[in-house]
Amino acid sequence: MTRRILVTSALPYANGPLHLGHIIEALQTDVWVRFQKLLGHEARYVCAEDTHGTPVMIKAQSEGITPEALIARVAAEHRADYQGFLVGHDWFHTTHSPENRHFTDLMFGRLKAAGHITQRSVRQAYDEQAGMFLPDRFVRGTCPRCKAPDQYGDSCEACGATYAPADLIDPRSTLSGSTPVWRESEHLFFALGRFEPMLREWVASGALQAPVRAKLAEWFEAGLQDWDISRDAPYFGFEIPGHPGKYFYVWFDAPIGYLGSLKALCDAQGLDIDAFLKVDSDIELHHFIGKDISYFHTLFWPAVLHGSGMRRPTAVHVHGFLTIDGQKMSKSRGTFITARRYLERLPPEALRYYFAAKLGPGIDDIDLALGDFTARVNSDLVGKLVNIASRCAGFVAKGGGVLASELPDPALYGEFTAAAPRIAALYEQLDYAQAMREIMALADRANQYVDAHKPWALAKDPAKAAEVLAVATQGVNLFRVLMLYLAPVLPQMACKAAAFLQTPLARWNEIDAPLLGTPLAPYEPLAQRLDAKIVAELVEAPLAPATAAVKPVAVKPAAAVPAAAVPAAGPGTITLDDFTKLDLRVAEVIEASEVEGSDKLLKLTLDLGGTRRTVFSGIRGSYAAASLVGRKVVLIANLAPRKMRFGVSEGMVLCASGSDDRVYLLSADDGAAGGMAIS
RNA sequence: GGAAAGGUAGCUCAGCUGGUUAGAGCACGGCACUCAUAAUGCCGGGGUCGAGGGUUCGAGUCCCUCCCUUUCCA
Repeated sequence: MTRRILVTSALPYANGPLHLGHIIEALQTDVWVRFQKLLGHEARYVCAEDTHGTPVMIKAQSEGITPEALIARVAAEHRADYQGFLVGHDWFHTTHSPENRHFTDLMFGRLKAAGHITQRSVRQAYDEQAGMFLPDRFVRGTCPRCKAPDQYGDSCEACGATYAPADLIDPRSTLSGSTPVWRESEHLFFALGRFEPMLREWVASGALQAPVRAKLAEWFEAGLQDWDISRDAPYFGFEIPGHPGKYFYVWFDAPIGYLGSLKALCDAQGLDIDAFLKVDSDIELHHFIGKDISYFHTLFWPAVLHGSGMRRPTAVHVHGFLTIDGQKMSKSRGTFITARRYLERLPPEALRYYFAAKLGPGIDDIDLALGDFTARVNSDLVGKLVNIASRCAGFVAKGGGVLASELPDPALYGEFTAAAPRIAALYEQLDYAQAMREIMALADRANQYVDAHKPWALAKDPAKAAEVLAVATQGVNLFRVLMLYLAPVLPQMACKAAAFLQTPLARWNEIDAPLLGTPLAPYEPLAQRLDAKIVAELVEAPLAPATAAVKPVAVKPAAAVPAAAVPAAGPGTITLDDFTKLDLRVAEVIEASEVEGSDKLLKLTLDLGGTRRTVFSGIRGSYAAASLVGRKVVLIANLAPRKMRFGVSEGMVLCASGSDDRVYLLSADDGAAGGMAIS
């Protein structure tokens, strides 16, 4: 029976670039959708740009452009990144669209008509200078409990306390720096509590993973509160019909954006959207999300759908967060890898495979361990999988380029195809990690087969040419099965493999019959090995010691030796290897300026023979900015970039220093040019 | 503060409802092979399964306490 399935992943927000955390979700979703399509099901994957809200409005203001211009630009970047990772959205829309407005108004109207919308006054922080109400995150101040300074208005990162912005000691607006005042304003609320029985029944229907159900139980226990769905002007979003000056809260119209995107898809393809949305729809609706937005997707969203007379989600699949080498990925910690940064350096399928190899059905966090990533991809994809085709192709070519007319070991082939239901079940239940393990175990078996039959030895005897071709044919067929199993994860490689095999890899049951007596195209490498050095470049800036956050960059050369190698007592002896870890370069100073707010730092723009670097250097006490332009200084070019209050410093300029307060810049002699290596 | 998940070989992880000498991949050592992108195959070293109690004929697997990590809290 053909299933009809609508799938979504969370909408990326239009105020910043995609990072690998977005990508892991998109990949989990994309693999599932591709798998469903491979089975022959009618699956559609829609997503959209999440465009509304204060952060977008503020960011656009700060860039001096309209919100529309901002979201158009960011959406284009997001699309390019998704495409770069081979994420096959059937439709990618935007929440700032007529379709989304249609559904937002429609659903609000129905909720209101059914009496699910209430109205009451709310006291909220107001920035008189900026002329607007402030979201909690835009108010900062001292934590009322632990007295930690500079905390967000909703919770304290230091002690974990949660509170209201009004509880903060010495609150300040992050927009203007002024002290907010407290003003009353009428807000609209969605009466979530009324839906508790419906939600309990929905949760019991098996739409959620066990840990998520447990979380829901906790929320039910705490009691469901009304949800504030309105915001005051100025706000970038949809004005609420019948409530001038009030706008829908971004989180109200964001999930509705799924439907807006679906509508655009249906309009384009002539589909009947009601078939998807009617209460008794037999089309499945699957949402893929991160655990941070569970509340919106497991409570508000089903309730809003139900209250609007629409169907509820079939399932909400929650995944964990991504960590990098065990560390939380975040800008402030410097372990932030953007999708773009990855794509500029490495092939998308390497990460697709690695994430698949680590994604299970649970909500545990997924670690991208860079060393493991390199080893795993090189070993599994190149050493095992691709190797099978690579080592057999030559024998087929020499034997005439056409596969043998029968398999020498049909039982082994049968063993491979017999794994199909098991692997399908694993894909279906999102246990990609187990699926990858099973597939790689089969790849081992295929290599063992080739090894046991030694076609290279047989080939020495011209009389055994048929035997050689038979073994190679077996190997190619085993490879074909594996490649089909991996097609949801590695669509590009599957495509190249199909070209090699001269037959499509488009249907799950295509492998029922082996490929016999047909020609092969010349073999071309299907995947390249990863270079550990390039992989290491993914990490932008390792965590600097917290106490050094606002200290100027150190200028003592000795401190530049890799920290781990230096005991507190002193540098000690290092090996040549240690030294060669340093990438020292001649760099020409192009611009130099004083850093406002710092009495020690100069901001230097350096030329390295075509590429530019920005470095903050603590030499203001010894050098005037203007005197530096044109000098050729010595730069540690591979020092991890470091975030400072004033920007990111991408290296360190070497200086000598003694007992006086001065530092003395090192320079290269005349004739040296920016970018030259120093050794 | 409340809650959840996790702590298993150097690294990344499997180990279902408790049951023979705890597994895989990578890394490491040895051997073989040379068709293949220094790829492959075979053999091997390596773990008191976070700590301490308890239940049981028997616990990595159940219970309690503690330690550590991570996450969630509209």
